[in-house]
Amino acid sequence: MSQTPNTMGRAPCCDKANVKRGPWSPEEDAILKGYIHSHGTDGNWISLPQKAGLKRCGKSCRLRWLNYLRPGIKLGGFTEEEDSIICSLFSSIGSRWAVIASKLPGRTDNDVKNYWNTRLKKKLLAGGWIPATGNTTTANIINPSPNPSYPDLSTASTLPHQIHLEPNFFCPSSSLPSLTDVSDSASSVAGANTDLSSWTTEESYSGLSIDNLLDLDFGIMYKILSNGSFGFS
DNA sequence: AAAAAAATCAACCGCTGCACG
DNA sequence: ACGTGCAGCGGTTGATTTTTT
Repeated sequence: MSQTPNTMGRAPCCDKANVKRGPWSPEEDAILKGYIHSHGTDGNWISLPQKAGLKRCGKSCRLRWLNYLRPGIKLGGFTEEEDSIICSLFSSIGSRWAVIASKLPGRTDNDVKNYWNTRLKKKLLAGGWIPATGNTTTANIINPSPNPSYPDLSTASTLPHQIHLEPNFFCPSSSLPSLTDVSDSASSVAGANTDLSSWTTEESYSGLSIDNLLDLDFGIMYKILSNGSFGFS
């Protein structure tokens, strides 16, 4: 076969004809683990498989390491607390799985995404928290069916003046971070009230844009969760 | 017990944004 | 300023396992 360099478009990340695909064997896992433990990734996944002696694509190695082999990975079922955090963050930021996973120690974006798509979504559907038809959007999970008074924010360009908090939100707060952490993260959000002692059940976010809302860190989410369910008024 | 259907989840694909020359 | 190569990410696929009929 001739080896004409491909000058049109991006070159493939690896030679697909010469890399193994499909499930990883325990032997491959051991090789990858051993190599990374002794050499690290060197910030270059593309060259890693060759150096480690693996017939795998660099992307595949990266995925395997990040999702299954790296230390601290938490396997097994999700707890009620984790369910709650996923639901609440999804309602706030949508399908940003990497961001959501970063709030769940030991969980990966792939894990959270699979869990949401296969089980949690059904759980919420069954409970009437999201509509049975149409897409699951930030707006319609924030405004679960028992609270029809909240406006549809899916196309909004600015935030309403207040986030209105209600009791009896289904999310428990037992696994959330300390108030010290909350204060630190809240202080990075322009316009946010960082005086935690002054927070009441109705916290004003007047002037914040939708982008600001997406930037709200877990601290403010904590405040919202610890006070009850929320919608917008 | 066997077949079919449904559920699960590991892995791949392709796009995006960033860093760097 | 621009092009290139990369890691990171979300969407999707498909093999495997579990449940139902």
